[in-house]
Amino acid sequence: MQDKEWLEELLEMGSRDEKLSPKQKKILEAAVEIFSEKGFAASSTSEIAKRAGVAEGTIFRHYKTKHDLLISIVVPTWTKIITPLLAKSFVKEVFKKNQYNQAEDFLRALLTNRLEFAKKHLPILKILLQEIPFQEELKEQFTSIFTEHIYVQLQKIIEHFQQQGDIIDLPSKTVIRMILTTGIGFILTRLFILPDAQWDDEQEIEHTIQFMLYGLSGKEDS
Amino acid sequence: MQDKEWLEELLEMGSRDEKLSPKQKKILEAAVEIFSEKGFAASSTSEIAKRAGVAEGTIFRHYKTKHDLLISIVVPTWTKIITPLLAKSFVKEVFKKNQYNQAEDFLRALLTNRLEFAKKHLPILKILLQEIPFQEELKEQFTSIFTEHIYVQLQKIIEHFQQQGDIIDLPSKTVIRMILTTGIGFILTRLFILPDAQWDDEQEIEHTIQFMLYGLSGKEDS
Amino acid sequence: MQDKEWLEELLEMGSRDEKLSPKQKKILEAAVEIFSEKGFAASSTSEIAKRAGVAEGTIFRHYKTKHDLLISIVVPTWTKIITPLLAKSFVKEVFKKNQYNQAEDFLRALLTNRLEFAKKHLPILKILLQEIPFQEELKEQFTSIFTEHIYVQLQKIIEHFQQQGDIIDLPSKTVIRMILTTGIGFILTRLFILPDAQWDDEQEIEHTIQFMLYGLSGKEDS
Amino acid sequence: MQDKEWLEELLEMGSRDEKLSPKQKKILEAAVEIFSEKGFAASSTSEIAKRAGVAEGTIFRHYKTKHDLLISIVVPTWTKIITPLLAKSFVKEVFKKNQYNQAEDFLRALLTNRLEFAKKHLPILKILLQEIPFQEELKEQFTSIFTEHIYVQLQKIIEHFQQQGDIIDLPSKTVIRMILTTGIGFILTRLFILPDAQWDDEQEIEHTIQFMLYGLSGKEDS
DNA sequence: AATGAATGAGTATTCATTCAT
DNA sequence: CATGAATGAATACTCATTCAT
Repeated sequence: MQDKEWLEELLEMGSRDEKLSPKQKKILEAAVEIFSEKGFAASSTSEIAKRAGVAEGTIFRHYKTKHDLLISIVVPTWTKIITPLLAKSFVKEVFKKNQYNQAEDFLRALLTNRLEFAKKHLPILKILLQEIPFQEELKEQFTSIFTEHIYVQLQKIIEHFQQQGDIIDLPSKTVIRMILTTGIGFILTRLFILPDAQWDDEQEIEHTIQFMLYGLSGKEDS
Repeated sequence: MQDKEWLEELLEMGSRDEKLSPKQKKILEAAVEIFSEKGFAASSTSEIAKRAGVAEGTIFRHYKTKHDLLISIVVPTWTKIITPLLAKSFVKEVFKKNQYNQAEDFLRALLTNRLEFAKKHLPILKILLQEIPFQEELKEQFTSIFTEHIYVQLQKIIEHFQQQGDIIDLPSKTVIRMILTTGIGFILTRLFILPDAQWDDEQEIEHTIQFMLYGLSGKEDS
Repeated sequence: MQDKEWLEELLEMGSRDEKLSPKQKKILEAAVEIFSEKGFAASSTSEIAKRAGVAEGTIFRHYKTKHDLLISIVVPTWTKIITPLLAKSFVKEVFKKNQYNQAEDFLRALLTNRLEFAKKHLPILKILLQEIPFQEELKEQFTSIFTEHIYVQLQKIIEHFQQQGDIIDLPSKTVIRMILTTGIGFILTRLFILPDAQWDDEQEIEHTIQFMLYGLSGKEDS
Repeated sequence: MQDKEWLEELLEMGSRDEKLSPKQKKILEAAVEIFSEKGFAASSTSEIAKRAGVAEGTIFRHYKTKHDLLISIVVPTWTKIITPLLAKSFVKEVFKKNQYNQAEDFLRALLTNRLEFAKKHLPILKILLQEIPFQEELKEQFTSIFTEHIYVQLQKIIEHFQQQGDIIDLPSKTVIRMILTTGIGFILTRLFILPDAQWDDEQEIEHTIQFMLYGLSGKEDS
């Protein structure tokens, strides 16, 4: 069964919160809460200090500016977001030829895993989503993460599936867009847009996978 | 050729900006620019006044509060967003049975039209997107617009296509999600996430439509 | 009965509101209301305009400044306040010698009449009272009215009563202070400090007069 | 001679300004000055900050709002105003029967002491006087202080004097009004209305006491 | 005469940040 | 390390007053 070993790699890797003093932890927690509740610009450091139970000055001992605090929260999240794609055995596994249902398994693993991840890190992801358009720094980080990791990894995988005939021969750029759009669209709808609707996650994931597979199979009722 | 009349209805309806004094127009324009550049909370009324070329007090003669100004910008946009679905002949046309390629035409018309719309109203849509999570008022408006107009209209249409056998028999809720997610995902990627990439809009729209149609056809390579 | 003629003189003299346009009247009424409710400094011209049902600009067509409006309200009141002392027959009458109970009648007439007056002009008097300490102009007007009219008239009368032996031989300055303090103190208590207590005005006036008369008689239990 | 001990109790009790930082003290001093010069509403926090020699923000670190600052100034004054009536030995002493000139001594002590007090706290008393009509909070405090302390204490004393036959048998409510009106009237005239006149305080106090005593003796020249 | 849009200085209050303790 | 008093620039909003219509 070690042929499923790569699935395990999808799990969180080193989520080492490093050595943060308890006060520093409290500050980060409070900041995440408040930033995600009211948005970065509308949050005040004094409120964060109050909720963290520290003095106003303490925040600035650890983070030079409010903007610094935001970055400190958000940056370590990038790695976590793309964790599965960084797993050593991940790509290798996908490339084992002639596996039945390989594309399907891949999508299911990815979607399931990232949904769980998003559930766990909801507030930070909300902050990220909200602030990327306004913080040049984050925008650049996003671009480099996307092009250097997400895009190249997915491209390899997609092209592999295309060679296997699992996926239609569209430009990989387009295929990647479809997959990400559908996957992220599901997660966003599930967690941000209609979190209160009644969801059967397992079933909805299956529908979504089928939608992607059919959509990319390039064959219609003949 | 009047069987394509409904397509024309997709075009903007009355976008009368009502009777705004020139100063008021300047204020709105400046506000839209600045809100979309820095976000609502990070925008200052003094900067808006400066860019609009009016005194700061003038803003508050027309809009009681900064929040009021935001609402005044954003609310009239709701109607414009759902304009096509409100068109009288729109649904009627879709329901004419036995039309070949009907679902495809529907998706193409919708996607093309809403992309054009989004291109024209980029900054306001950005504001809307950014502020819905933080402005209770906007959240409520979104919910009611979605459930009362978008969802019900699309549901009728989807069920019609399902009866015709064009679309697989999944819950209409799920089908609507796929279509919206894919369509909106395309528009967002095109205009917000990677606006600077090289896009062949026409072709990309065709790919997207094929993706949706195959994805919802329920048939795979046989 | 013409020996009581002077009493009638105590009544309002020319309360000619001059020729004020209806809008002007509305403005004055609104200003009096609002100034007395919130104080001059805390009242805004825009609120006055709103309550008067006129445009903001209209106020400034009639009164150069907000301060001007205050003065226009308050100045004509000075004359009304000292009306009784200005009555031609008033002093003459008091000087008719050998009238029994003359001092008592004088005090009763004065007190009754000024209480009625104060009841009728409560809001304006409140404004006057509140603003004298802060408006140099009003302070000066008060001083000149007091020294030129109130003080001199009362002095004559008091000295007359002293010569008749009705009143003790204290400095008239002191006697005037006692009378005014007691009289005004009664009116203020009655109308401003404890307006909601149950008052039997007639009886309370009698007590007050007796208090002044005994107090100034210079005789104690012997 | 400990029979005059209660007189000493009339003196200020604990006027501990608590532990105020020097900046806080400066702020309070400046605020008292400016509020009493121009009135609360017409005073600006920026002017207070300037005169106190602190940054404007510093005011709001110590007092949440401008209104808060007013209250912080004015509230501790209530206790000081009624200090003599709170003195333990005060009432006891008054009640020692058969003392010659007891009522007279009482009035003299009260008047002298409160005049000194008013001289020392002129500006705060001016603020209090001016703002009671506009600050609901102060109005309520005044009412409760008056009914719970001033009125009840004076009533006991007045009724005691009435039983001794020192004072006429009018309703105590009325007697209290006469005494307060005359006393406060004297202090106001002395300090607020004609502060620049030439006053022989000792003599004027004696006249005022005689006026009250005669006025309340209920006996006239027979 | 009357309007009300426009002004810009002024308002109370908040903010991120500094620094002496 | 941590505090919290202090800062002063910035904020949203109000105001008395002007002026073209």
